[in-house]
Amino acid sequence: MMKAVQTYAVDGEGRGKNHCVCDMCISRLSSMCSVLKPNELHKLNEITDHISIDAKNIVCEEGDNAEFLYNIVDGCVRISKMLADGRRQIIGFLVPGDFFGLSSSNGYGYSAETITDVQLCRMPREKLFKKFAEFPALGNKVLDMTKIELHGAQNHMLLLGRKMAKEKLCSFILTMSEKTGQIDNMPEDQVYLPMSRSDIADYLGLTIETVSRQFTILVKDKLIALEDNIHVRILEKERLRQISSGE
Amino acid sequence: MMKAVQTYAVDGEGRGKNHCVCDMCISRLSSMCSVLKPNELHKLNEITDHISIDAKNIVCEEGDNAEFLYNIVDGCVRISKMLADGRRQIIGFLVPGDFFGLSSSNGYGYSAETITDVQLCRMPREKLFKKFAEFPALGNKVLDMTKIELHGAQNHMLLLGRKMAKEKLCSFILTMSEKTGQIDNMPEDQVYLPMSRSDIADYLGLTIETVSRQFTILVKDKLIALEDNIHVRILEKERLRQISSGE
DNA sequence: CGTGCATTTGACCACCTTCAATAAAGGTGG
DNA sequence: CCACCTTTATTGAAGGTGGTCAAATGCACG
Repeated sequence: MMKAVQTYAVDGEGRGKNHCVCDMCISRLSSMCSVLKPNELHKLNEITDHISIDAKNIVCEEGDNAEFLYNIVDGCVRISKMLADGRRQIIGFLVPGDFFGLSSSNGYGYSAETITDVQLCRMPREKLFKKFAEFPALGNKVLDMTKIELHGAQNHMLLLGRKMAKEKLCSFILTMSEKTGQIDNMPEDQVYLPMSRSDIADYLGLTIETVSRQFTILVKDKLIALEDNIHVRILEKERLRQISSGE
Repeated sequence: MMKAVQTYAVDGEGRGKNHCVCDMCISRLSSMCSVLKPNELHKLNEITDHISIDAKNIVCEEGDNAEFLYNIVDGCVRISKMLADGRRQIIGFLVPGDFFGLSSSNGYGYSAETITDVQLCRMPREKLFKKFAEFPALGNKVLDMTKIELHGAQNHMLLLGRKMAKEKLCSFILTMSEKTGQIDNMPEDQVYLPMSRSDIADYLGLTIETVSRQFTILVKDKLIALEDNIHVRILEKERLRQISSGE
């Protein structure tokens, strides 16, 4: 699979010292950068590459030397782990404001692939960590975001270990509803699912057939409506919530 | 369920300023305290209560106001989440050096219960976070430990979503083997499992019957031997590893 | 319009669960 | 110390949820 990396904006050098590409960033307020003052942001930008990658490309692979940390500016990324025989578990769908690449060892703990075209900020891990001393708020923010990610992982363990297929899909639709609500200004009952049925299955610990069947059931029960395979309309939100939480 | 809380050592006050209970702590080097110098450690101890709790008691419940963070000094704690109808997912077994109580919101994200008798250090969350400014290494250490916890959670998502019962149990035995290896000086092939079959089942996303059956199969295949229900001897470590990773 | 891929639908099957009975372990009180 | 009871673990039989295999449908793209 080929990787299309290209700069979509040059670094701060050679531009007026009071402006940089970050000032206009659409994910600025939802990312770790939100805690930085403008001049601090410019300093962080000095160690940052801004890259674009086409849909369906590998950004990094499990085990690779974890050189970079990535902020998602635009688009959707999946992170996943695999067993030796190819079974895959998607451990997260990431949207603008999210980051990935934090590792507890020298290698990445998961692979990251683009689902849509994406724009990323890429910063060398070591250099970023050194900035924590200079900007303590940044380190605290990364800790906060990691805590939120851990919390999400724990909820997902509950889903994978104890929920039925129907409950899993209802949970998923509601989770994605919150995520897309954050990025776009779409009506609240409208959910955007850029990932394939195969991705959803590997996220929920199911097969594509089971995911497809459960979608059909939810539609027949008039809890949701499918505009197409990528756009879902929520018809009975409260009922979805009840099913997803085992009530 | 009653909670037995009692102080097993008094605070630093009223003792020689160059000594405190932490100096002798058996989990000192494996906990977040490991990054603190002796005098820093004494300052952290000023905001810390040292408590003992008997086996099978609740320490905190999901949704409770997350006032405290707990370090485990001795014993084993399980943390878990529940669905409305009582289905339970254990999201971790914690041993000395581990901490719990970090929350991404005001309430705890999970319940914590003691499996064995335990000794805990309890510190007010707010006061601890203020120490991060004074001791940056402490904040960095908490981030490091949270990263490790997240990494473990991601591995467990792979287990819950994609592994078969046999693979789950092999993974579990190996994971517990590493954990008990860290705390005790037992022979490497000896694994200590203080939790019940019910706990193991709720950790692996199975039923107690399936866990029991898989234990029986592993014994018949001579991959492990059961001394009693709590002590397991690993006979074929490499084979266990292969099974657990889907080879 | 045909090719290729993703998704849906159907039939059958297997792993794990559920239900039930038995066995073993642990705790309590006489 | 042992009888009694409760709890926990094991084992067996039956059943169901979701998986596997296969075919059909839909959709994008050249």
